Amino acid sequence: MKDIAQRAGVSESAVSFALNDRPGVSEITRARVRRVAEQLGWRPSAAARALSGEGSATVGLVVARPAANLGVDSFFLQLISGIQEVLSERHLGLLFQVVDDVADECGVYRRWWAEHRVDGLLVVDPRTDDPRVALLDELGLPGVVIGALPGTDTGPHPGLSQVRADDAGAMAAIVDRLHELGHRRIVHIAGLPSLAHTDRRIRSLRLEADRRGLTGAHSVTTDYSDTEGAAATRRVLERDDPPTALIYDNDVMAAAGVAVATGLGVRVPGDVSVVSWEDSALCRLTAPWLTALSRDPVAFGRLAARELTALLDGGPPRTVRMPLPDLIERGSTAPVQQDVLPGA
Amino acid sequence: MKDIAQRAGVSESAVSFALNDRPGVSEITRARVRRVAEQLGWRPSAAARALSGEGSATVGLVVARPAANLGVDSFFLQLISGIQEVLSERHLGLLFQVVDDVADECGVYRRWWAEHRVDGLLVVDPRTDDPRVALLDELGLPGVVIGALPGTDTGPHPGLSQVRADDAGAMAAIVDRLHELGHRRIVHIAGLPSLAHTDRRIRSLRLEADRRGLTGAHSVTTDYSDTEGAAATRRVLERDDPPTALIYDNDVMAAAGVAVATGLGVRVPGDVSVVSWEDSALCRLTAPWLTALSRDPVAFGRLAARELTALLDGGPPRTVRMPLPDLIERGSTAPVQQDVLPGA
DNA sequence: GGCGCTTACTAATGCGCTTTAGGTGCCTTG
DNA sequence: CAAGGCACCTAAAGCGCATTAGTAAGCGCC
Repeated sequence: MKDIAQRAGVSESAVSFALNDRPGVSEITRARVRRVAEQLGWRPSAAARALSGEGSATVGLVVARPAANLGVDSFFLQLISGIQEVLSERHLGLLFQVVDDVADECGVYRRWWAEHRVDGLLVVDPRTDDPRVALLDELGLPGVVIGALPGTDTGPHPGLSQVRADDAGAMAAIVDRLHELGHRRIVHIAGLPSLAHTDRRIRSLRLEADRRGLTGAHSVTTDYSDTEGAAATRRVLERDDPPTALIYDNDVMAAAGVAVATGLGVRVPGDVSVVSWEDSALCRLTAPWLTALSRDPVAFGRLAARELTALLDGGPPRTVRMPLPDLIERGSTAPVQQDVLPGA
Repeated sequence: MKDIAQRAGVSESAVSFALNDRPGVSEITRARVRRVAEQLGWRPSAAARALSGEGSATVGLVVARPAANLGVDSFFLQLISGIQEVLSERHLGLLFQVVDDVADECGVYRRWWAEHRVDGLLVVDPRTDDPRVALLDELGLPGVVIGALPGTDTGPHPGLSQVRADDAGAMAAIVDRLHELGHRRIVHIAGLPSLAHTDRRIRSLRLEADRRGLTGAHSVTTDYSDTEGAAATRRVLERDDPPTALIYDNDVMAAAGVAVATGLGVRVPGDVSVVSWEDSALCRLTAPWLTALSRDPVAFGRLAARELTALLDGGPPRTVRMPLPDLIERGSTAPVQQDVLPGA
């Protein structure tokens, strides 16, 4: 900046005003300074900016999952990709960290805050009774929760924005469709019970089932892995009164479930219909192709990042909703076959 | 720090010395200062540290892939997970960005450098004739290349460390095994031709084939997607002289390939053996399960991060090698059936 | 007892930027 | 014509740390 000031024949302060669109310099001087800065390829030092109170121009994202569990679904990288689209427009950096559990995550938040490393946070995988929201309150860091916090249906949490996926609505739509196809015994192979959206899906299923008098409908929880998905599938299919439709909370479990069913001689979709709560290449690698709920993780990320930038600009916390995902019907769902009695 | 100085009854400089293990304070004072700092939960401001010449305590990682293509494989998140393990020990942050192409990636490098945002870089997906290495030279940023740069078999590139996966050796091992099983016509469904490791695998296959007089062996390139993997599979299987073994550069394409083969009435492994160059849950979701090369992306990431920290500590650039991955033999490979003549 | 030497500390400077408090010249206004 | 106001600019302080130069005290030594 000293260089620029010298070459443009003005003071350093004038340069600062000019480059930050602050009043205090004439348009002609501003233009001249801008030209010189560009010529020199000047970029503000992030450190110096941060030090003089401007914030670090960085937002943080930490995902708490054991390494093995990570990367089973393609959701995250796509989410991040969407986030980046928005952040890079504003030249905001993304500080990223993966840790083992939420306690570690809280530690990272504290450290980042103490070191003034981030201006805001993107919080993923909200949980039932999540310690992170109290922490963000305490630290006073702006944040947007990706996926809705429990118990906030009535209004936004103070200080936090939320980007809600309508899990309840999506579950209702799936049950609706399955009911229409004649299915009455529906089992939901859910993900981690500690996650808030798992809870919401389970509750929504129960609600929809009650409304229609579907006594057999219920959920079982897993850790999202193909292993547990397969095990759960086997358990429910081997019962006396097996379900005619299965809803899986991700694509990996759905594919594993189809494999298990086929192995047991249970035909898909002849004997059991299968719905995957996630669409990916995997859903077109099974036989038959999987009917899937097609969310748009990239758009999800974009929306979340946009809410965060709004918050950083001093906007009020808001709650925005993702549009209801489409149910892409492929070969794994069909009308229930009522003429055939199940073998003992 | 002022607070600490006051409460410990010393000057700010003494505090700085004490907390950074610099000489100039007595052990007893050092201990006292440490205690006070801990009590206050003090953490150095990253900005201030960076500004006074200490570096930003952050390393950068950018992945250049279109959003759609991203997340088809689980490799990245696991790699990052390994990287984090090492970085977080040293309290180094990871600045992460995804962009569309290498040109953008270079832009990001320039910006990060100009803004003093990172102390070093992790460079992934090295390419044949990669513009990034010249740029890093120019900027003088320490970096470690994950996967080997072409043309550097003789020695390390000045300024850059490398973590090499032995693609040539792995390909040789696969061909070895397939040859042992009687396979002579082998086709390699490769990934993006611009990536250096694709090139190395292709060259290694040709070499191994030449050595054994396997005239039918060759590679075709794709974009790693299930779509192109399926299309390539269909093309080669419909030829007059179809291969008896297929090597796929990732799990998604291998699974897609199996689906295509089955659809064409080509049995796996009866008519064609299949090997996936990547092991994941997906490899156990097909029928039969896929024989796969089992790399360890987490260890890969750990190693790369360790090299980078060594570089940041002033160590010399080095080239380290990952151990040769194991070939996990599952149901998709079998001895070639010589008694059955293929139908026209 | 004054010299050099070491040890343990303090004062002061600077990193690159933003911001506040001036300062100058010119135009308006009563 | 002096007082006030405005547009444009400069000087200087400060953000939180590392570092260099400087200071005071203790000690052995001839």
